[in-house]
Amino acid sequence: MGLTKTKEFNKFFSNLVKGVTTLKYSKVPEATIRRLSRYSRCLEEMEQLGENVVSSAQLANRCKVNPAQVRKDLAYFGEFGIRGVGYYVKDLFHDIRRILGLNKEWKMAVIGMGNLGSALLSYKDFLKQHYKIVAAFDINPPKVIGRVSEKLGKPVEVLHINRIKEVAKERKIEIGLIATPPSEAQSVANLLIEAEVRGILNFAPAQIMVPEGFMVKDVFFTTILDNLAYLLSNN
Amino acid sequence: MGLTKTKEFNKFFSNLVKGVTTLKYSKVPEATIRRLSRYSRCLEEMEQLGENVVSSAQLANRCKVNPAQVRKDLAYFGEFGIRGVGYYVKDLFHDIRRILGLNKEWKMAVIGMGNLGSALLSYKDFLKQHYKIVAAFDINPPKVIGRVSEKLGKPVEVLHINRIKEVAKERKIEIGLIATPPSEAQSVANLLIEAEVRGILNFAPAQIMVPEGFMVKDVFFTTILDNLAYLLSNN
DNA sequence: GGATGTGAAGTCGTTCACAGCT
DNA sequence: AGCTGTGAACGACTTCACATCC
Repeated sequence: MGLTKTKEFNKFFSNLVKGVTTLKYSKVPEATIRRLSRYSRCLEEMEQLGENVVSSAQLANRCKVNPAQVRKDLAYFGEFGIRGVGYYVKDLFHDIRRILGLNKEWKMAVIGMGNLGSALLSYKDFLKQHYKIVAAFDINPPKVIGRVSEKLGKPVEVLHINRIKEVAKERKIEIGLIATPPSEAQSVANLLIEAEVRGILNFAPAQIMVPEGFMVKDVFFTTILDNLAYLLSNN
Repeated sequence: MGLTKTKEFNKFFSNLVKGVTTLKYSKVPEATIRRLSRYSRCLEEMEQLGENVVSSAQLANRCKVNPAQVRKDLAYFGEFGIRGVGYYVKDLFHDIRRILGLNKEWKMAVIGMGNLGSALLSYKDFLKQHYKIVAAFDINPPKVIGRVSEKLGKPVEVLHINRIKEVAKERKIEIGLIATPPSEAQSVANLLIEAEVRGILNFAPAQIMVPEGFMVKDVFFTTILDNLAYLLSNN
């Protein structure tokens, strides 16, 4: 299958090209990527506090993980520290951002302008994270025409979903946020696939099927709530 | 620690009392709980389609997991199938709901009435999931007084956060949804802890500390987006 | 016959412990 | 002396394979 191809490719060519983010080992656990995200948030805070150097123990303590875990996570991608010293906060922060693919601005579209979609449109946190919503779609734009995102006073007009393909090309959209009712999720996904929008963040509690090369991540509140309910019931 | 006590209790008394959710083995992986949630969603759909019996292979196929995984997941909690036949859809659905602690209605409060908080207040999906938002709080309620949830026409008045403790007791709130800016997350959590609200679903990208016995689950959009960005950059 | 339930095997991720730098 | 980087040990979760039961 396709995965194997990628795995071997990475293994073989790893560390050949310097200065480009490459894998030192073949497969990176998803948990590692999640933790990198966490490290980067901590490092950003430390940088703002004026801290210069941090040890794996300090960072681990800050992020509630094992110090060896921090070092292992980073080891997937190269060597970033100085033995006997630690890591330079600023450098490590930027290295992790680069590893995560955040050394660019990701252009996103929201599809579905219900309460959730509207909330996403003006979600402040995207601003500093190098994500930007550059388009909004709904099946019934008239009812919401005039609704704008509040960020930076720059309005985002709501367009009809049949314009996804055209607009995605035009605005170089790479990620679609599906905030429709579950019944519409797959057909919206199909439109995104057709428009070659490779990344999908799916808020609709429905399983979405995509071809090889496309990526879906689900954000299901109720699944997480179920988890919480289980823990509360059994502890 | 507290966990061990519970673990041994469950092990010892498992399957003694029929009809009550008990653990057959001591520790259940979190991944199992997440999958149970998924199974339950699939089973609900199957039930609505009039399907009577389902095999682990069918359910696994539907949920994109391994058939043995389905059986193992269920095995943590008892025996639910009939050899040579499969599982009764309706029974299994209800058994899983019971395992997850969803055989009751969980009363929730939203704290923080920005865009996200407002969206949560009218998030339709909670309705059929036995979760109910029964209160909404903000640090500045006047600005939003009159805003109501749209569900069932039943308005939810927005109250000042200093009333959390009082209202939580009164309305038997067990879960708090933190939808404030990250800087306020911990202090809001402290109020919830004081009010003995044991479950927290945290949408603010900040680490929240709680004492033993309290549960926090994070919903960080940007972490999941970071994950997506990484995948898109490396595949 | 056929699907469950489950010990055993396998795989994957985490933690340990220490060699190797600075 | 101190902290990183990493092979090896460990532990946890997943998958296999088959005995068990309807």
